[in-house]
Amino acid sequence: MLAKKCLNLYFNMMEDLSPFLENIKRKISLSPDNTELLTSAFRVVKVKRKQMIIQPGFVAKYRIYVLKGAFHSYVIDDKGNQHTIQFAIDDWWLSDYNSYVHQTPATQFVEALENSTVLQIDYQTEQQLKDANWELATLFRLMAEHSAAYLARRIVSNLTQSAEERYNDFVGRYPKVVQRLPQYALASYLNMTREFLSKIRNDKVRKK
Amino acid sequence: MLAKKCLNLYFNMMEDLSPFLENIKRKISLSPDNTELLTSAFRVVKVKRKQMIIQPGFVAKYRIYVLKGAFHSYVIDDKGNQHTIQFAIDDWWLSDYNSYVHQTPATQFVEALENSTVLQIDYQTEQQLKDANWELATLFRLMAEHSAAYLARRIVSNLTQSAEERYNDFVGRYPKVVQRLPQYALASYLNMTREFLSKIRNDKVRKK
DNA sequence: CGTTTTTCTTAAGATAGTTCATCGTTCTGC
DNA sequence: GCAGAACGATGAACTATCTTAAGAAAAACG
Repeated sequence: MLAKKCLNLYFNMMEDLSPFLENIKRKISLSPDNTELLTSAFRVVKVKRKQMIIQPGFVAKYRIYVLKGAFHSYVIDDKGNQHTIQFAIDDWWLSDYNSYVHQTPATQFVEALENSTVLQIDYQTEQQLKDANWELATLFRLMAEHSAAYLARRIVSNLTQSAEERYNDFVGRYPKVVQRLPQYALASYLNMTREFLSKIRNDKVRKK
Repeated sequence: MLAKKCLNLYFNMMEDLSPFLENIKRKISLSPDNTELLTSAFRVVKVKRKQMIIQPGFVAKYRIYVLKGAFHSYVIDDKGNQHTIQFAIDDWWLSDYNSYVHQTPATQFVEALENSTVLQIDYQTEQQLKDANWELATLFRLMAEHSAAYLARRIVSNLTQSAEERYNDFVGRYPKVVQRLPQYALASYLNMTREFLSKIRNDKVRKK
């Protein structure tokens, strides 16, 4: 266990973890010891473009933080259509939450859209941290609460906005993300076809 | 503080809390002391049909557990259309999560569909419990994780299923809920008009 | 109860969004 | 730097779902 911890530290030293630490600090202020404990529970992993890190049928073993890169998670429906469920670029968290939280087989693919570097923590390690340490348990609780609030906002947006409004909203909110995503992934995230998204974008240009 | 606690106990004794305790037990096994601590943090409240317990513009002060009754939460969009975001009948939890978690003004109405009895805990009391008590903090973390997983499943369903599939799915999953809801609320929850839901139901009958 | 209000059904016309098929463009891996 | 694959744009035909409107049924409430 100590050996593993040291090994992780060694690997983690190769990467700049400051964005990760900043991200955590925005949620909770950890003691130096706990920061250290948390950091050494994660492993740096390099992922090649198009590589899957979660696949349907397998239990999602990791919670993932993207240090650098881009991912999307998607499902394939009965008719073979791909539907993007989540994105994540630098500084975002990602998993198949339903699978990870309940440790049941995943229904989503999680695929790298670029060559990426991530931090991952496995389920059991996370449980141990939460069982052993108050501050870290609080951190993970805050993350879950924020996720739930975020997902609730997304449901509202899906229920109340038209395709064009959803697109404008997304562009306004995450302009940097839009530029790094393939349009087909964004279209399906926004619950429309790629063709229709293309039309929306084009109508906008013409209006100007 | 002690007085308030005794008062709550007194009120709570008037109601059968066993479904609530069962609901908690399914998530985590609490010590008798903590069960007692948790229970006395909630207040029993009676709510009349059509009464609002959360309204846009006001911060959602309470997390709510429905002992008996039915609620829906909804937003009103720019065109004046009502969109149901959540339901809750006996034994379900409910709030405007985004407002409650971040303590920002709500965007949702939460309205009783029947005369109901609920348990409510206010934000500050919940924070105190979580700060003071490991087991209770864990309980609230599990609740948040389960909410997030549930919301994620709902997003997937909205992205991948047709109106008719969403309806069939819901009926299969929550047959008891369907019977207690007005159709207009269910329709907007499933992201369709009441007229279209009516058509779907009717087409089904004819096919038989 | 009977009346008033709310909810549900039906149907025709309208539209947002899809499907399909094609073509030009841009990546990507070697 | 090239060949092949992946991606994006476009237009025409199509369809799932919405809108509007009006009557029927059901529920609420004095």
